[in-house]
Amino acid sequence: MTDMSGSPSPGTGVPGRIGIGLQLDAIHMKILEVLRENGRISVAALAERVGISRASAYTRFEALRADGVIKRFTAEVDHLRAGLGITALVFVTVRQQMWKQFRAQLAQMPEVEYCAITTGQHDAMIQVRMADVAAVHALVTERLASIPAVKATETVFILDEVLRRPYVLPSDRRQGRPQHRAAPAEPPPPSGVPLGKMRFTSAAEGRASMHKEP
Amino acid sequence: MTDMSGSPSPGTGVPGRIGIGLQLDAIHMKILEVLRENGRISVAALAERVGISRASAYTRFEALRADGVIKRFTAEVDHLRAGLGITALVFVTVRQQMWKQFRAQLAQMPEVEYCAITTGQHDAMIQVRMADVAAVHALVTERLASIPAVKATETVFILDEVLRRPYVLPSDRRQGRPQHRAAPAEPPPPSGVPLGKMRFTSAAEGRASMHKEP
DNA sequence: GTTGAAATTAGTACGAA
DNA sequence: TTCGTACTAATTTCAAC
Repeated sequence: MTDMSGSPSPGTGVPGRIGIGLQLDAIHMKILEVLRENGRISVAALAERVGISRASAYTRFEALRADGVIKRFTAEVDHLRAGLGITALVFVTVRQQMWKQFRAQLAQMPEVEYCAITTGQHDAMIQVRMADVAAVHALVTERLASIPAVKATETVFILDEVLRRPYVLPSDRRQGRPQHRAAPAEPPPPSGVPLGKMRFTSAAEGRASMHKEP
Repeated sequence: MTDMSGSPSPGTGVPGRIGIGLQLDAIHMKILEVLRENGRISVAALAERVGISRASAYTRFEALRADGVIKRFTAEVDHLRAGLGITALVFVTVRQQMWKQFRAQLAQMPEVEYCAITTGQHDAMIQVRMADVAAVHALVTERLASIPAVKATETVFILDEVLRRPYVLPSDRRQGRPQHRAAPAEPPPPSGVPLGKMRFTSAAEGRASMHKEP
């Protein structure tokens, strides 16, 4: 299993220095940018693209790996060609105090590609890849529903995956449309946070009501 | 942008032979399995782990790449350490006949890591990574809401990412709990499909119809 | 953090089974 | 096709600056 359990830790608004890891500078970010596009690039080529020496590239590369900033390298596969053409999202309501069991069961389900615990109407969202719609149905009704920790599910199908980026970096902010934080010295808003029009339903809020925005 | 537009194509229930690509055998799958765990493994080591010669490994590796089964290699990064500690899901209702515009706008938003068009209550789900909650709020209210194609949004936060697998393979099915399709010859149910208790709300519901952009 | 040379390894191109 | 081998090119390591 790929346990990503870690502190959800609210953003500090201080990119580049989080927790007790190593401090990421602009060159580290540049390395990550290159590695996201091409995870198999040689360190020598990486050094050239980033503008540092080979040795430095090795040092930084290894540091990023050892520090856990880079968790792993992987190949992105075309699910359809690999035989799993159907993708679905299953929103799950989990019985209180049964999270541990829920997690344990998920680890036993290899067809689950992603699982996140969320706020809002449901407690968790899982993404599954299957060969056909019937298989999704079987998974949800037979395997998920049989987990005691699962109180209810709601399934939607993915009709098309418009885009998937390997991961997002803070530096991405500078691309695309002008951002309201283009100036380098503008202080980030306090983390008290305005929730404005956002529908931020607490996960605990006994999912009695769900109102969609007009 | 990373356009993944491709036929959503309902599952045919015929793993290993989809579309006009190359036919994937057990060794191909094994290669994919290794590459998913370690995208930077050398072809020589790959050959050894899979049990074929180095030359064959090169041939198959190249074929998988050229055929598009392997779309790309990438590094998996710890978002928190990279400075983006907050992840949110934004469910979007899109105005009819404005899908093209919606897609175009998304391409301009680098902080969007994933976007899928779904059935159900909403039309699309996007996943974003930001430094803090305020940034998510700004993104949703200022940038998403200003897109004409966006009719409504609903945001939930991800409290914890329980698991993420690089991708799922049909062979994963054999692991974990016993599957109702363990026998090799059991014919898959017809693709007409039982939808049983599943909450399969049509995407068209309440919205006339949805036409996907080619 | 950089350079440069040595040792190792990767990638390619054959012929043979 | 796949395998084995040899040849060439590139990469990684390690040294000194």
